[in-house]
Amino acid sequence: MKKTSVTIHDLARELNISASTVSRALNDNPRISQATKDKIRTLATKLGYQPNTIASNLRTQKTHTIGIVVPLINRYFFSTFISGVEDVAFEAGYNVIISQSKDLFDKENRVVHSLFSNRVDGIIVSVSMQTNKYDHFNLFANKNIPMVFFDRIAPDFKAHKILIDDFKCAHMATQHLIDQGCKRIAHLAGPTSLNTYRGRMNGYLDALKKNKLPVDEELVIYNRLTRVDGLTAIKQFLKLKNPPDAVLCGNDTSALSMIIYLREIGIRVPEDFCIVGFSNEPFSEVVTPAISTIRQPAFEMGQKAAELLIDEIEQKRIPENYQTIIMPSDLIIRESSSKKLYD
Amino acid sequence: MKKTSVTIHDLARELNISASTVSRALNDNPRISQATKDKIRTLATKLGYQPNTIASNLRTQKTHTIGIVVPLINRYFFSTFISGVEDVAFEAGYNVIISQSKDLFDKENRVVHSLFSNRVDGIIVSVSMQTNKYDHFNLFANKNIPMVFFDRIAPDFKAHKILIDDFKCAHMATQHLIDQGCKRIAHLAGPTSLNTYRGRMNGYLDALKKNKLPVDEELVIYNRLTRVDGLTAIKQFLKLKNPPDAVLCGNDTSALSMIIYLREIGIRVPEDFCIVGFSNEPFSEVVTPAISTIRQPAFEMGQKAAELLIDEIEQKRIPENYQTIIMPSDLIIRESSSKKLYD
DNA sequence: AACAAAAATGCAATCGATTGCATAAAATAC
DNA sequence: GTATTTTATGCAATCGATTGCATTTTTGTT
Repeated sequence: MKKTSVTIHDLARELNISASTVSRALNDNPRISQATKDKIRTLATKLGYQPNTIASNLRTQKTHTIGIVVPLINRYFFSTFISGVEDVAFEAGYNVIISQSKDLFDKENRVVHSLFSNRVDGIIVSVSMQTNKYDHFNLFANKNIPMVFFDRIAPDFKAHKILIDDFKCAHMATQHLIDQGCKRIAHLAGPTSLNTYRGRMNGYLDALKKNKLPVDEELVIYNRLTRVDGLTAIKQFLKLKNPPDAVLCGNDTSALSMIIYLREIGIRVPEDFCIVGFSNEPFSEVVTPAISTIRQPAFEMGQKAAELLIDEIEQKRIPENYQTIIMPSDLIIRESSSKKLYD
Repeated sequence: MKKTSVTIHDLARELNISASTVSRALNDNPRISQATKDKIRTLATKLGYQPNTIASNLRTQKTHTIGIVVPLINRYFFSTFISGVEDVAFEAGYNVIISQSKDLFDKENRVVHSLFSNRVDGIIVSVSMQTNKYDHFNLFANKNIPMVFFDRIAPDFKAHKILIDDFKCAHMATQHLIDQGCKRIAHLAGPTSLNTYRGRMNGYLDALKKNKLPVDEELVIYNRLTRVDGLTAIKQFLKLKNPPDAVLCGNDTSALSMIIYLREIGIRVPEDFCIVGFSNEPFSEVVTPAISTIRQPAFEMGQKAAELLIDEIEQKRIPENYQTIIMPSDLIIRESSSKKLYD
């Protein structure tokens, strides 16, 4: 027996006043007298009035909703980022609609359209692994709807960008491996169409060059960095005539599977072989040996993204003043690369 | 220079037809001729028309949006569950709004109201650790808006419930510890106001009784099961005159911190002390020793929750036919409780 | 060619809240 | 007591899509 909701018109009728007055009273408009406001508010709570946000959204052309598009919701980095977004958004009175691209370009395209049709006030995006065209974001760009890109960004958009310095981090990690005495350092890379993996790769290469180490094409493998991919890669590396003695992995997942495999076949980490990952997944700290990795401040990145987006939505900042924010990140040295301790 | 969007009226004017016809054509209403439909659709794509979902929502009183309320978005169980929901929801044409209670009753109350005002078509909820009143869900119940509870449920609502059998799982885990030769088994429990922790606790107690083992009150500690809480608890257990030789933990996080602490102080797991956790976090498999735990099918639970909810929203099932679905779950025996191997 | 039946389209109200402008009521000024 | 402000409230249009009912156009029948 779904009885229709209480509306401002119901309140108005009951009190013999107009709906406009009710609306203004509930929004605390100074044009309404305190007495009337009190009367209206009392009745509103008595009848259990709940504002219909949809109607308000339609009229005001604002939804107080922000959309998030990430590759996978249940990856720790992303879910923690989302948690940071939600934290700030909720306090500012915004809802968060999440969608995941599953790292598929096609799905990303569809969810972006869907968010647009739902008239979100802005979106926060990390693009899929397959993404190398960015036309679908023009939907938003053309209407000047605020966007924030993070981690894996779309280039050439008027939008804020929130990143870590992947180049520097990979450089530091590689230098660290060199300092530990590793002689042949390999790299398991993700798709270089993405700024993140491209940056990591370049940081790796630059560190080798700075140290006058040869760059060997055999020592770089590209794939999607899943657990299976990590396994495939380490087997391939070990099959080389002149195999590496260390790998810088594009993420922690692949680093983990390498570590497990190396343990299985009796190659000691870090004594015989060093591994460094990327992103500091929760398991990296507790696996044996613990994985050296790069810490990314996911929660804070989410908070920052939400702040920038909401400020822009509410025009608290000068438009066109788009920022690329590099968040602090650092190398966490753990057991998997602490070779010197054993020399 | 935000130019206002293309609407059905713009399309109608351009083609000298009425907006109703445009609306019907875009919705593929059979009352419109194919020729007209084609004409309209062509123009729509040419002008980049995007439907305004808000307007449609207001008129149809449906938002094609479902709300999720979980304690913490970035807990693996929950983020994987959400991923399952999103998976099904997206295919059915629904958006997902997420919010987290942060395990605070007050925030849960606020987000539930917010979701209601946003007129979500239904909600999927796992309540906060603090929740022991459920009045705020009457907002939905009174209007017959579908709800699905999972994991931590609100009792006494006309709603679907998706659970695992916490009692049975805890029972199995306890029996397993007994079978391994543990003599004094402790339990670190969460708030028993929640069905989950209450079930686990009762399963633990029942297993002791079935095996004619004494129940010692000192051996049960209640807290919030954080990493710090796990540490506090294990220290307290070890201080007893007659300390336990095993702990069944209410979750994996607390189990992890116990394992780390025991390793630090030189108590061998599982030889001297056994640990079983709950929920199978990603780290549990890879920590040394790997944590024995209970597997919960989070993704599938999310899919099932979304299916039930959407079916009810779309009235595909007989109302009042509310189900309590017990999902399959099992004990994963790993190193942390495999004492017999060392006897 | 006339008329019934079927198909296609249009009119206008509706969903619920907001808001520019107008009006009514109260307060103040002279 | 009238004119002028100030304060409080109401009217009616609006946001964009949907839909019951009415109307127009086309098709089919004899």
